[in-house]
Amino acid sequence: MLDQKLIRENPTYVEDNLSPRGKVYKISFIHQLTLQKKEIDIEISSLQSESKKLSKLIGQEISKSQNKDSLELNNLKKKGNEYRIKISEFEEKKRILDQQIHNEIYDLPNLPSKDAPIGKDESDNVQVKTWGDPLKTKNPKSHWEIGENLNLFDTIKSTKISKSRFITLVGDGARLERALINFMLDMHSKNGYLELMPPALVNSESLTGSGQLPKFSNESFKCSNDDLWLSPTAEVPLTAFHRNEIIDSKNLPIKYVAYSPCFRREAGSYGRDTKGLIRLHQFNKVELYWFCDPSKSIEAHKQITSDAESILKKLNLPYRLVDICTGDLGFSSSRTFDLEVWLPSSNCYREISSCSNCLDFQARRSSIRTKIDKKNIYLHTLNGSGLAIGRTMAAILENGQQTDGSVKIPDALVPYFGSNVLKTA
RNA sequence: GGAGAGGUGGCUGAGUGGUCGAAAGCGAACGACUCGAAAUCGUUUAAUAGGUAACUAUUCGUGGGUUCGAAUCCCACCCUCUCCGCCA
Repeated sequence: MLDQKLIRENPTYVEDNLSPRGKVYKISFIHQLTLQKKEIDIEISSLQSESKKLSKLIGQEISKSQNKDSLELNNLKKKGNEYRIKISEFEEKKRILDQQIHNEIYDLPNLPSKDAPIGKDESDNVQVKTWGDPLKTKNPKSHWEIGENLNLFDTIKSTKISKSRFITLVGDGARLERALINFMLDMHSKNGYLELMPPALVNSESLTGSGQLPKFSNESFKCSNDDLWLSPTAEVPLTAFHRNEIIDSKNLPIKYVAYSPCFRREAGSYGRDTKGLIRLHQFNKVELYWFCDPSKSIEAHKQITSDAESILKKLNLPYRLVDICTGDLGFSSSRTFDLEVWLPSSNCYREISSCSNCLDFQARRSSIRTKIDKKNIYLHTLNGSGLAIGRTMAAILENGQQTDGSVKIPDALVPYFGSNVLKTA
C-alpha cells in the first residue's frame, strides 16, 4: 500500500511513478478523498476535545452541588448531546471516506524502483548474467517424458483424484521432491535463515497484507465455509507472521526460510504448460523472506537473490539472472530479479525463482514497523523463492539426462537422495 | 460440537458510571550508599496517530449501542483456559 500522506501531498509524483507500469493510474479521486479525510480528522479531534472538557465539567458540578437535576446541569447536558450528534455525523462521513480510500488505495500497486528497467512486458526484461553452460544434446527429452519413463509421477491418475494441473509423485519422484525440500532448507538454515513451517490456509487479512487481495481474489482457492484461503505462496503467512507488530530494530534483519505447498488457480493460463511440472495448481516451494531496516533493503535484495542462486549453483543447474522491467513487475514489488533455469527440451530459460524488494508496501498493508530514533517506521520486506521445488526437479531431470535414459543426480543432492543416479528399476 | 471461566500497561493484578490512561507489586532506567557489587532507600517509567513544537486525539480483546460522560452497563463477534465428546 502506498503512503496516504504521499498521495495527499504529492499526487503527481505518485501518478508519474506508477506510469512506468504501463497503465494509467488516475489518482485525483483518491487524492481528493485524502484531503477531505484530513480535514474531517481535524474537525473531529477538536469537537471531541470540547465535548470531553464539558463532560468533565458536568462531573465536577454534580459532585459539588449534589443536585443532579438543576436547570444549569440540564443545559450543560443538552449542550453535550449536541456535541455528540455533531461528532457522530462527522464520524459517519469519516467512515464513508475511509471505506472509499480503502477501496482505492488497496488496488494501487507499488511504485517501481527507479533502477528497474523501463519496459512494457516480459520481452523488455533485461538479462543481467548467465551462469553455467546450457546442455547441448541433440533431441533432449522433456522432463515429463523422462518422468514417465522412470515412473516418477502420474498425471492421469491425479486428474482422477483432483483435476488437471495436479500431480502425484511416485517412488523416486516423491523421494527426490522430499530430498530437494530438505536440501534447500538445510542450505538456507546454515546460511542464517530461521526455518518456519506456517499454516497452508490463510485468512483474508493475511492475503490483503501481502497484496494478493482484494485485487487478485481470482488467483487463489477459497474455502467456501470459512474466511480461509489456500495460500498461493509462503510469502503470505510469512508477512502475516509479524502483522501489527513493532519489531525491535536490534533484531533486524529477520530472515526466514519456509517450506510450504502453494496453491494457485492459474486462471487465464489455459493451454499453457499443460504438461509436466511447470505449472500446477499445487506445488512445493521453499521461500526466503526478509524483514529489514529500510536503509538496507537494496543490499538485502542482492543478498536474498544470491542466496537463491546458491542453490542453483550447488545443484549445478545453468541459469540466468533477469532484471524485471517496470511493465512486468508484480503488484507488491518495486524491483524484482528473476532466476531462470535452463530447460534443454524447451531450449530456453524458465523462471524458477523470483526475488522481490517490496520496500514498505507490504509492511504498510500489514502494519509492521520498527523503531528507529524513537520513531516508528515501516520496515522493508523482501521475498525470494529458494527455490520452486517442482521446477527444480524438472531442471534436474532435463539437465541431468544421460544417453542411456538415466538421470544424474547433482553431487550436492546425493546425501539427501541416497543415490547418484535415477534409472529404471 | 456441549458446559463453564476469562481477556486491563513489559509482566502479575486491582478497579461495576465522573478529575481513570488506570491502584499496588514485579521488572526496567537513573541517582544515593559502596572500592565495586548485592541488599536498601529515592526518583522516573504505557502505547499509538497527527503536529517543528506547545499540544490534541485515540487505546482496558474487536466492532457496534446506551449516556453529557464507559475499563465499568447492553448487543454481536474474536481469542484463551478448564471439563466432556470426537480426533491425527
